[in-house]
Amino acid sequence: MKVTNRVYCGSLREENIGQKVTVCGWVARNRDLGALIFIDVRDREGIVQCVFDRSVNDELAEKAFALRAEYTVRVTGTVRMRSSINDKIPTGKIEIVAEELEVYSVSETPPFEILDEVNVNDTLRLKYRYLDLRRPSLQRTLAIRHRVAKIARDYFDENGFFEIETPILTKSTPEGARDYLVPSRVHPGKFYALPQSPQQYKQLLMLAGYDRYFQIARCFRDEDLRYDRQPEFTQIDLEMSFVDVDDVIAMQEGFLKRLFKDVLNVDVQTPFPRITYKEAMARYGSDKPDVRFDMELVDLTEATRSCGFAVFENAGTVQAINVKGGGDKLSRKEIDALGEFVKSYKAKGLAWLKTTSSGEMSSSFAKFMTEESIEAIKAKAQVVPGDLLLCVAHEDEETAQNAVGALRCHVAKKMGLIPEGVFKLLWVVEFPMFEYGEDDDGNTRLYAKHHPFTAPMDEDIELFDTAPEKMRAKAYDIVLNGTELGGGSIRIHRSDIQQKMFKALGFTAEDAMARFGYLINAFRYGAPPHGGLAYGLDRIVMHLANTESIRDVIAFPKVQNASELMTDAPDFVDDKQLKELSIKTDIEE
RNA sequence: GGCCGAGUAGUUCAGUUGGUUAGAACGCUAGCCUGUCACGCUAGAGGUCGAGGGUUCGAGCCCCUUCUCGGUCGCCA
Repeated sequence: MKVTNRVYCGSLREENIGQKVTVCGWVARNRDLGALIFIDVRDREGIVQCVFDRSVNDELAEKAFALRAEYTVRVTGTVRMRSSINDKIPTGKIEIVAEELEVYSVSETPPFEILDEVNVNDTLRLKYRYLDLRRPSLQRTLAIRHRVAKIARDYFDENGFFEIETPILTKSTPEGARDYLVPSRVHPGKFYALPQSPQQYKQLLMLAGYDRYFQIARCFRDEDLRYDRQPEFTQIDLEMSFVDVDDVIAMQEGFLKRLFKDVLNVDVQTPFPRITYKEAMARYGSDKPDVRFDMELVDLTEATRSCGFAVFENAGTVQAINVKGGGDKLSRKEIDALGEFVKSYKAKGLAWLKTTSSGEMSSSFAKFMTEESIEAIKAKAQVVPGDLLLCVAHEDEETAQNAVGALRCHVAKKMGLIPEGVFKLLWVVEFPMFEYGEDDDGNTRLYAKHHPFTAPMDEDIELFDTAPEKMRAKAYDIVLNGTELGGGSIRIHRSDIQQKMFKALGFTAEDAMARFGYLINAFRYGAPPHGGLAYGLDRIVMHLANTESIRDVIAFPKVQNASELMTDAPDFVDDKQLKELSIKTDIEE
């Protein structure tokens, strides 16, 4: 049997008046006035009011009287103008005069009401995710997610990209995030790894001559979760051959411009500003700066070189922000809390100088200094009465910048300096090739900041042998409002440079072959210059839908300990399954 | 792994210095009501105060342990 003339509840408008329609959905609310019963029916697109009149059809009204929240129903009837308009909802001018009512299924009272405005504990929401997903806000968000994927497919198709799938069962790679492993039944003791990204496969596709590739790719990283990070997430992944940095960037600006226009009807100006990594750290204390507000970092290292305050004088660097008006607005107690805040970013403490419009001044360090030194600091940071100067001294410049950068965002949020509805896109370019890190034995060595296939800037290649730590990469991140939306690089396509790269990372030729042999071999057969980028699809949707958590843009997300509350995954498996996989676990029951 | 926060009715929360029978709102159940739209009115049901232990004449409240969830740092090539 066919349900004829079915329309979406939320799609009905004045122009449908007089039409006989059928809507199918869930009972959102019932308002029983005695002889008159109103039922709001909800589906994916919204709600519509259905009216049952006892004086017209008592039998039908009696059926409506029995309806409860979340019953699944079909209502057939005629659309008419309401006698009193509800201008709060899109369907508020019309209603359906019910002629038929079919109850497909009844519902127990749900554990929470299916309303956007009802605030419910996340644990409960996720346990009953199928009910949570009925909420209009989540339905809207997943609709936006669909739009983003659709626009990506359209745009990259129009620009000659092929969508090509790459394996989910792959080989574990050293460095980078922890892998999720999948045991092999037919190779006892061996494991597949789930991909952290399709990086090597897409490079191989470039070698194979598919010179423009993209994929909406699921990626897996076994690391701790954050509000914007899930263990499995989705990338819009792409790669292009015969390109350099500007080609990739121009292609992305076209995509992002389209995305903002089609989803939000927002015009973003291209080309986006570009800022080098070094400048981003110096001005904003972050490699993903939020430039919706100012409060740039002030380098007080020189101004405090002989100020008399040992903490400043003996530090390698003194970084500060001048919080305009902060001296008037923030109390001593609040400033102390900021001190605790920066300590979590490895700062040893927070030095401060507070002024008020009425001319008072207090400070954690002024008593150690001469009047001239204080004035020099105030001049450098352009402190005027009412301002609050916050300083971090540290032996390492990046650590100080990072702490003050985090403080900058924290204070801006606290003081309401961040404008709503503004989208500031920018490129951060010229990332360092390497960073120092500790290996498993606690020894310091160079690690690739991006990944070991990232090409160095042409003018820095000669530094491989002399000062690799100073090398800059052809790597770029696209940043929106302080979030890294995506990142990529031009890759190394010359084997001599690749070998220098491995050498700098401390890999022997044998190590490199064991780990990346298939890629190194492939590069022997004619490699095109190539590069690409991957977006975090989830993060893009977070911004477009203006949600606070990545969980709100994923249909079935995981919680902080990487479990899924609805299914209780991960879970123990039968001994039989383990035996087939030749696996013995070593845990206390 | 470290640090911070939360856990009381189906839900969101309040609960004073440790003191009578643990409250409110929404939801739920029943009744009344013809223009509601977060309908209204009346009545009612609903609690292992996350769990375990301790202090006390007496614990929702204090102490210890533990579990769960969130945030954050480390981590995330």
